[in-house]
Amino acid sequence: MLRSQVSTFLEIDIETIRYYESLNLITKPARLSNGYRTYNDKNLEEIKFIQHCRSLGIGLEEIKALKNLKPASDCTSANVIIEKNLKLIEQKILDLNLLQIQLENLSKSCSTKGTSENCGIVKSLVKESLSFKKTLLKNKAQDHGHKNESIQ
Amino acid sequence: MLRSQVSTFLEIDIETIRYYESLNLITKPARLSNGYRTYNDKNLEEIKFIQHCRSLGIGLEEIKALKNLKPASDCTSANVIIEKNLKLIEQKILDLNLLQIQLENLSKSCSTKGTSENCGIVKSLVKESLSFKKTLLKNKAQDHGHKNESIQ
DNA sequence: CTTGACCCTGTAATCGCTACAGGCTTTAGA
DNA sequence: TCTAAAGCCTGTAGCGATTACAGGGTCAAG
Repeated sequence: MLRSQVSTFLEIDIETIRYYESLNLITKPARLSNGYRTYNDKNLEEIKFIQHCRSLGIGLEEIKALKNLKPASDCTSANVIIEKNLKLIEQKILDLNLLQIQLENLSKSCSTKGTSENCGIVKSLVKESLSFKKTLLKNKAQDHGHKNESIQ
Repeated sequence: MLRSQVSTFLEIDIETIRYYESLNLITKPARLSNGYRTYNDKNLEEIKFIQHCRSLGIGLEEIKALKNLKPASDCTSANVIIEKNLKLIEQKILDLNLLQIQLENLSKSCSTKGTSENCGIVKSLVKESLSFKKTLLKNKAQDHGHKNESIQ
């Protein structure tokens, strides 16, 4: 299978495949005499594995760790990774629920028909942050070591 | 107020303030004779406004748009921005709820005591993605124009 | 024999920061 | 008075996970 076929088959961007290869997340595919990559079943499985993990929000370095688990070793590290991602997701859900409420309130505060001078949205945004927003910001600040896992 | 004072007072990283200035999100603070920036009340309000919007998950370009709304103009664009972010958040919550369920299932599938050969986590991860994970990936793919707003 | 579709490599852009290098200024203490 | 530390300045690079683009080679169809 050539790159574009893999891309279509697995619904993955062509460049992403090359990116994974550059990080040694997949074994290097064989090359045809003209230099074109050919992906075999093993390559495809590896890419699918990454897709699966990514769809669970697991980071690429952690995916590499999971992939490199020796079959006979104990699986504590797999547990650690899953638990860590679970906690992150739980926190994100809590944060997003707060954001949702706030944005809904903002949305309600405008009838769409006035000038922005009278607009509840603009007024509210200009007002000082409420206390629980500071809490949110602090949560984000604690996230320093995990830059890829902010609320955004 | 000098940079470090603003940083402490508003609980914002020192460099972030300069970053916002570089994007013209705040008016350029006055300079002392030695070149040091001094932040006045207006500067502080602008930074607070950005913090507030950021805490709601609004992107910097959108914050700029909100900031530039003329007082007398109508506030349709403010509404559009809020509604857009609300929809994004609602979708993210749905996605994260799915991820949570999946990771919980994964977590349950391992007793922590076996080898990774027998580990339910590793086994499940290697298995092919289920259909609703593909749905998730598609949602992400549709996010192309909003790279800062992926699930991560 | 040219056009277009595909492949290759390397590198820059994205977003919202954060960090660092290399240099100036100011303040406090020895 | 000297010096060290803290704070400021600028410009630039790094993060993570892609995506895009420039500049080139290869291949099949018309």
